[in-house]
Amino acid sequence: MDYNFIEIEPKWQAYWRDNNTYKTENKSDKPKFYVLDMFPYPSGAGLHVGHPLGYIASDIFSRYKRLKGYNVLHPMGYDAYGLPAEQYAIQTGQHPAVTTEQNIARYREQLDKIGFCYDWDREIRTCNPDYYKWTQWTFIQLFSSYYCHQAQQARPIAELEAVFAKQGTEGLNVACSEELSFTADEWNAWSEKEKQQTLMNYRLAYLADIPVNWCPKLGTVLANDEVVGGLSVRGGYPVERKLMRQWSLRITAYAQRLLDGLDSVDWSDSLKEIQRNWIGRSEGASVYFALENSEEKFEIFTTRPDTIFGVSFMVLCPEHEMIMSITTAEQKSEVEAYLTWAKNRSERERQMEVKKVSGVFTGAYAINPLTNERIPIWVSDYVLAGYGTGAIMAVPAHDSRDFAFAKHFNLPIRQVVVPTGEQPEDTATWTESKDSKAGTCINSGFIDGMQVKEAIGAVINWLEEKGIGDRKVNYRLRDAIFSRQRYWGEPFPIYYKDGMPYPIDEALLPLELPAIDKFLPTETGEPPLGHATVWAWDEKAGKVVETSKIDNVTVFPLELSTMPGFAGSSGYYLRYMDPKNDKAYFDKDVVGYWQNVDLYGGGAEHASGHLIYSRFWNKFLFDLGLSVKEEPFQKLINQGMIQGRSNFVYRVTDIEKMAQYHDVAEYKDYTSNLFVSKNIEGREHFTMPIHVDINIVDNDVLDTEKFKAWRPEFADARFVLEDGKYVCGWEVEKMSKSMFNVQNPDDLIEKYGADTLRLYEMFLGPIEQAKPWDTNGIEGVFRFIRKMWRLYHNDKNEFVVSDEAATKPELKLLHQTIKKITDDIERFSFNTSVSTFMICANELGSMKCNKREILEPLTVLISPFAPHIAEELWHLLGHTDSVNCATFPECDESVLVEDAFNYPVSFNGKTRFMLELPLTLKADEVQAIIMENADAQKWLDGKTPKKVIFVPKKIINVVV
RNA sequence: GCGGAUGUGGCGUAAUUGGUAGCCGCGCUAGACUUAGGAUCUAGUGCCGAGAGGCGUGGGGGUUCGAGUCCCUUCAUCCGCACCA
Repeated sequence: MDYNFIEIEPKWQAYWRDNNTYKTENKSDKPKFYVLDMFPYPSGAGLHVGHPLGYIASDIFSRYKRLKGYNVLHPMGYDAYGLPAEQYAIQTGQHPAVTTEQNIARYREQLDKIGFCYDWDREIRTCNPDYYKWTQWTFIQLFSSYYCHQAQQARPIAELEAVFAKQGTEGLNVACSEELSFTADEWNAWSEKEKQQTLMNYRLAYLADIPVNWCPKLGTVLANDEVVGGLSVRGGYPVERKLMRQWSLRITAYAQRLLDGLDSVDWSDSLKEIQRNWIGRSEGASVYFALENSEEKFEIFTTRPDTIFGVSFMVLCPEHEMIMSITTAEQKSEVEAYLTWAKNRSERERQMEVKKVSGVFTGAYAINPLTNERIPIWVSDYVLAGYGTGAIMAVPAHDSRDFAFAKHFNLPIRQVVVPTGEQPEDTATWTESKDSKAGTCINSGFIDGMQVKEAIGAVINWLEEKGIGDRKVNYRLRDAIFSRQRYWGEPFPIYYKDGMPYPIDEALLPLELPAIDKFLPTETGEPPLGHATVWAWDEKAGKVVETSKIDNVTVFPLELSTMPGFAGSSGYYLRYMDPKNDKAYFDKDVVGYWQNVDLYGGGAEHASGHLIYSRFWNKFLFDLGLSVKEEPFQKLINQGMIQGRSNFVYRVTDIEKMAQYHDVAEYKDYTSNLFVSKNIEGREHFTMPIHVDINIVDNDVLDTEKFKAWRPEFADARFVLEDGKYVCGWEVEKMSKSMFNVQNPDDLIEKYGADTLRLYEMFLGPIEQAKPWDTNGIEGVFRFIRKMWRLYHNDKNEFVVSDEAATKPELKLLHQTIKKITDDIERFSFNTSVSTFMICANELGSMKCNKREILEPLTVLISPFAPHIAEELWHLLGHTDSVNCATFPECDESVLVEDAFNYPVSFNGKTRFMLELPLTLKADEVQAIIMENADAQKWLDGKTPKKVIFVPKKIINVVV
């Protein structure tokens, strides 16, 4: 073989490794550029072709930036904590650390074969103590901080204690779980435990009884983004709502900053929109409704205070704490029955039956503060406990859910807004509510005649004046539940004294995960860490000791939960900057140099998980003065998912029916193992499709011999061919083992080499688009690579490059290519880059150009895409240093422009040349001018243009 | 229901960002060289039509000298959220 990638690729991979080619220094005169991939969870299945897609793109960009003179940070590591390793441990007893280690080794091997330019000296693993030390450290900082709305930043909790001691909660404007009110005297009189309990209300990492997504099958709680449709994302097990004492992060304190920050980052609109929806800011008012015959009030949140004159009932969520105290004696049993029913309804059922209306009347009435009307108070589970105050004012005329409820229970519906362009109507005839926000108020006292927008302001002002309501912003974002009842995660650096949590001394971190031999929950239902025998904290000695020594005087129990997956992945990008620092998370000067990630690549599925948590984590570290940028990831590229492309063979199931279409005499005895090609007439009537391994199919053509060998039951298979081939059917499905459509990169590298794989993955289509994997075009890319090789070699595969000066057309081609490739890389259009290279190679081939002046820059140009072959050619050209040390060629525009003026340029089979003309001309006028223009006529060589297309960029396209 | 995207040959895609629609690749057709070809090279390949020519970017309408690109409308597919008051 002429182009011997089998030899070339390992050779240069070793060279790069031995010469530390990709080592990055933290000090440089060059401008910095930080390119990061979302680090993978090392699963047992290894990499498939979908993983490297994004990695290849970011690798190309890193190499490009390096050639452009930047100091590029491009690290890689492993998100090593996770459920699968633990599930595997439960089944096999194999320690997750062992499995994880093996999987990482396999990942590394696969990654190395693709030829990435990672600086592996900076590798981090979230499960390494010297890494999770800083995860734990950050947790302690969160625990020791509160969020001050005034300063709009996190502050040390000690400051808050000082405030309490001096003035209690007077004038306090801080993030909290619930609004408390106490005086300095009260605070000062409290015991240590009472103070700690109070502080818990303000800490950014806090312990609270909260309704959580509990997955009994997995034995752990899950974050909202780990649950879809009432089922766990991992495993698809049912999830139920349960009240549990859990660690949470007060991410809600940062809701506004998380929202505002989106304006300053360079992410796709759709991704920003997903995050905006997830944060879910809505502006409105909180209004206090008084209870009839009672001093008590309750608070509701509404975005439509303008509709307050249309309130015809109130609804509380079933979890609302006031329900039992307001329910009348007559209604008591009915309400209790409803609450029991609602409680036992699974989260999944509730979500499935959203349309089903249910509820119960409490017997109690509230007073509408604007109309003084009596309003019945109901309970229903269409009101959610977790949003607003868990209570609403229902305006059935203008809210579809309230409307459905009112119709079902026959409650009054009063129109108070007339949508623009409509007339008031009798609500009895309505089949749906009018939710529109544009219209005029009616039946609404002092806001009659106002437009909705104006009325909202007027009502809020009125409420604020009377002290019965406020302008309020609500967010849908919930605090992040941070406890997992698992073993394979970061242990909390927390011990319990007198029932209250205390962090261990920072200086004693890391608190290492203890060894256990059983990975299931304990008999008493405690998390797996309950099995650990050495898992107690000796406060005096400052170390972990046997649980048997717990005396609650100097030795205390340690936290048994571990942290969730997103703990380790929330701040890892910062640690890459200074991964070996054991004095600090990262050095101040180093973060001052690297700042934040310039280009971050990964899947869009992390939109409402990792990418929110990370931003929160970074903002918190920013408040501490550690990270220097508010936003961690400046530009984000989401590579599309690669789906599987399954192949099918068609097994004959009904030979009788087949006989209606074909002569089957010769197959009579092969009814069980007869396969017909896809386009055989009538096929769908007498066959059944069977998944076939895509590795024995090429361009949808089945290798029948390999098929016979594939499985013993097909050994005697016979085939009905079309045009001498067996053509398989195909379908796009999820990439999965059971569908035999998993393509791992190793097989392709073996067959075509890493450079071809890299180019082909880019060639497949736009990087952000989801697309099915198929290898139908890989031959073309392979052909191109060999064509490239042959530009530098003669028929005998001898390296022959000429030192002759390049001709004008050759230079023009080179600079066109440089310009196009530079543009393509800058806008991440790598598929078109590959096409551009192909055109260049084709044209150089047909010009028989093997000039150094052209080939040398071309070698550098292609090196980000196909680094191995580029390195080989670079050395063949006589260089002794790496192609990675070269400079990316600049486009000499003058070569292009000058040519266009002086020559007709042939492009895509058409001639074009430049001529300055006014913009307003029509095509036939242009033609007339051309016919009179001496320069133009020179190039037309006496011929009349067949067709002239005028492009107002000084270029005239002429079809001769 | 709300929000976001995407619709171009047999297939993956491209289009200098409002200016030649279909670049490049796959596949297909023919030819050359070959003992052979799943190697290589050459030519052809949107559709209809023998041809001149006509039609063509999911459908309909609009703006414009000019629309795949901008606007309105409609259909289809995909993704995200989903009782968020």
